[in-house]
Amino acid sequence: MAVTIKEIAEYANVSRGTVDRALHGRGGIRPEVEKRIRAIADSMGYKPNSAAKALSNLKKKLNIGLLLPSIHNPFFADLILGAQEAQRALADHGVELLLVEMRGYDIEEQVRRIDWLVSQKIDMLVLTPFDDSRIAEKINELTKQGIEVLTVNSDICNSDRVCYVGIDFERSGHIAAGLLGLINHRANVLIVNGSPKLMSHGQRVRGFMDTIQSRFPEVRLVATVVCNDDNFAAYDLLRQKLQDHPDIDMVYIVGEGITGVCAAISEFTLHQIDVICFDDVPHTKELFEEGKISATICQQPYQQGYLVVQQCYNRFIGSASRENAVIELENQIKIRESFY
Amino acid sequence: MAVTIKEIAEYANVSRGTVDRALHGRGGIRPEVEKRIRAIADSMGYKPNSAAKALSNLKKKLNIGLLLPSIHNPFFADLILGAQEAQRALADHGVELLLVEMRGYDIEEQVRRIDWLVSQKIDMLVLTPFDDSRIAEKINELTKQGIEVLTVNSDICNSDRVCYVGIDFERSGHIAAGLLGLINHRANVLIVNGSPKLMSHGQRVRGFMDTIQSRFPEVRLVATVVCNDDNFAAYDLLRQKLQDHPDIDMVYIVGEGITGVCAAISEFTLHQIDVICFDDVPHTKELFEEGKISATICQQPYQQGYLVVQQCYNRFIGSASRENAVIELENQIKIRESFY
DNA sequence: TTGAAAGCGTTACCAC
DNA sequence: GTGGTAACGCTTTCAA
Repeated sequence: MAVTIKEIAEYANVSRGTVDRALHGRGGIRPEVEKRIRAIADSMGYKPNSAAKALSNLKKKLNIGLLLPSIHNPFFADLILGAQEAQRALADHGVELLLVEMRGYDIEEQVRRIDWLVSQKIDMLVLTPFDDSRIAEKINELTKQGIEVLTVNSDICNSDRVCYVGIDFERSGHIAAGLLGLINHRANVLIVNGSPKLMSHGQRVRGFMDTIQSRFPEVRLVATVVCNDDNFAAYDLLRQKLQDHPDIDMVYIVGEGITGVCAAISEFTLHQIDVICFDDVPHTKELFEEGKISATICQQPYQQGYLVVQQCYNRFIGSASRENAVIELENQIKIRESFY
Repeated sequence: MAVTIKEIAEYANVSRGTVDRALHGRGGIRPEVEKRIRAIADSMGYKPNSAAKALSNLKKKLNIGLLLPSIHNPFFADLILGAQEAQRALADHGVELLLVEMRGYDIEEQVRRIDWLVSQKIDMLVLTPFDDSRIAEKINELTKQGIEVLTVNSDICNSDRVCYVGIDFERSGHIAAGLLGLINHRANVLIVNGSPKLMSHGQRVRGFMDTIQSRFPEVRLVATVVCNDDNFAAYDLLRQKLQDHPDIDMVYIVGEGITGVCAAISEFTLHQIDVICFDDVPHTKELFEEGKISATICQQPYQQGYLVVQQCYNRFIGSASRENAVIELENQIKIRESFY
């Protein structure tokens, strides 16, 4: 049986309360006593028992605010499912989840939603932040108030967020380029960028370019267009580019707009064009089945949601280190046969 | 606050002990009382509190036996790491792990190791079984003794094993074929089979053939060889086949023998040959770096180990359903850029 | 067949 | 600053 607080107390000739205070640095204890108890606990190899901790902490509720730009963005559906599943698993440990969804990329809107969540007395905030200094300042303000902030799916610079859960987007780009190389290392590529405002999209393009340049010198970049994550825009842009450059035989899509791209390809070309894109949303499977996309690179949204909620709880009960943490998930390549 | 046994007891005008007996079917209770209490618990939406359960069960130790054919098979290293990590996470819930490693595919040897583990008083057994009726019988015998058996990484037919944790090997084959199609849908393929004794290898070959036939009619199967998971055998076989069939431009390897195959390719051909293989072992990264393999399909060994131990614990404390369960992990495609 | 009570290890609170 | 003690929800044991 593992060593307990009670045993430490007996050995040190103090009460359990004193040991508790010493081990958790709660103050109200003579420094020398604290040191002595800490030393004893160390030497006995004390490890707090998580079950007992959880039971004892039951009374405390943990209210987690979750703020996502998920409206009209099907990617987030799985992330939400994961978060909800984690909440359910931790419900009998007192974890509650307050989800707020928003639409689009309006900075001020995000600030307002954060304020609203804070007014609902949340203990921690999880969000997919826009990469803007106003959001960073807001995060720092919350941290000062004692509300820890975690980012999920996308990170933000210069803020006091305590944890990021998500993938390495540059690597996403590297992998996309690697796939391109496998499929056709002499491709004529059109890059369709979603939203240049999003850090993640920029990273995916940069990573892609890096690998193309260093490993596939025969690849030709025909053009780069920006569709603002819009299928109609993507369709129009593709029509034009396909007509101007009939030699395009590969399209790399970062972000939304995939169905628009595929529709244009079907309509305006006869030859095979390989499409490499990201994420697994409701349309993806169908597009694979119709042979319209060749590969997609996924970022495990369900796990992202699950892990970030779990991480909140771990920090809450103090079983996660107090340090800043980055929980990095793996990019997952999927092809048609991953689904059938 | 969630509803507790105490509340149910008060509402039903019985003691907590009675409620406990009723809810867990421990017997020694009037059937009508049991029914009434069950109904009340249901109507109140009772959910046992996992933390309390864990704390109360602390005294009970759970000894898990883990038997793997892992000697000289680097694939299992990560699986073992995952199992050990899960054990560590559950150590303060009383979970112990007894690992026995064996080498090769000797049925009787596996039976003997199982017997030895049983003699060590394990409560549950996790193993990667050989697909043989003698092993199935052994499993059924243990089940009768009250030792639940779980399979990991590979499954077995006609046995009472309560859970399988692993991947769908036929899908592995489908995915391999899909990758082949992306890389070169007019390939001349050599199939290198590891060990025909292993169910998983057979499934990977079958799945591959299925997809090739249905989706890539232009692919030509040059030959199939069996290397018995041996690099030297693989090397010799490859040398011969490459000389007999200089048009081979794709090799599909199921199981071990990859370094042997790659060595032969480097020595005996000048043109590009794409290699598709399985798993991520120490050599894999290097082979990618040298451009000798194009893609590998991984089966998340770490997760397999972690999840199977977790599943043991869940069954032990009764939070997993009593049904047979299959926990299926996803096949993960990795290419060079997944590593760099 | 049932009830009462003693744990499990930790935290929190109230005395001193 | 400290010690004592009552929770937290569940299981188990011993009486009745």
